[in-house]
Amino acid sequence: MSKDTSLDACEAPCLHLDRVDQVRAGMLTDEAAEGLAEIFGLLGDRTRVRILHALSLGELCVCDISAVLGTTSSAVSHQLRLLRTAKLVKARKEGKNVYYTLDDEHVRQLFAQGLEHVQER
Amino acid sequence: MSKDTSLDACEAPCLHLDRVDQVRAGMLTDEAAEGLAEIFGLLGDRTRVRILHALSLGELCVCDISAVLGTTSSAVSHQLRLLRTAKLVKARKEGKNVYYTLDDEHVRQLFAQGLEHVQER
DNA sequence: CAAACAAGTGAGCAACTATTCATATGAGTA
DNA sequence: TACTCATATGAATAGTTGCTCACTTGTTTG
Repeated sequence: MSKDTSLDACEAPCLHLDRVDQVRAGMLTDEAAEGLAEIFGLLGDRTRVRILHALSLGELCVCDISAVLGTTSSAVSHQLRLLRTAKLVKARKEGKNVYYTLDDEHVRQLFAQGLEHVQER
Repeated sequence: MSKDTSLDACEAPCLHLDRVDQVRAGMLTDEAAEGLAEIFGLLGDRTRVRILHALSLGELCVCDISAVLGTTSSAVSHQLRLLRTAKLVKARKEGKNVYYTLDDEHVRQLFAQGLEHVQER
């Protein structure tokens, strides 16, 4: 049964209806696609990649991170907020400083996987 | 010895010079960071995620893909060009149609890893 | 050859994003 | 209390990006 495949009923100019239906059945849900795009998008920025990689080497405060990257602490802080919101990093306050660490083991693995891809070309 | 850590020599208002130097030593090269950001950035879009996932289920032509996603074939074609340039997908021409397949096993693994992250929250 | 269709592409536009700058908050310190 | 410094944040700006629309290319078919 299943419900109507809407689009292809009225306008089927091309082909492979069987394949299309089959793929549709195994397709990602919207939320899954959105979630994937979100996490990958977060990793898809040079600055954030460097921040995350730096944190993978150990705990650092904002000021350390900006020193490592050679950018302003404001820029770093903005990016850290995104990473914090997405639960990729964790903050710990101590006196005037805020220390950040990775908060997601997946990130480490994604990094390793991604590096393999990059190096192998 | 090592060379001067440039920035912090003149302006070292904050702290943890030891840690900063240590992290700098283990830091990603610029190319590696750029490469990682590039691949993750490509995966960081809802449309491309869906295209790649569809292709992970089997070979499809442009027209099939746009039917699956419910978008124009032009939009799909534009995205496919990016994916082709980055060697993430491979094209095979047959008559009027062009059939695409995944061209990178890493992508499949990254997807799996990413999905784990997404589902686990 | 002409018509039809799949796919690719450039220009233009709207939406998004990363940085900078100015400022705010809040903790340590004189 | 007043000052300094680390961090956070809002607004503005410059750059990027994804889509649409119009058009081109190239292939099949009448």
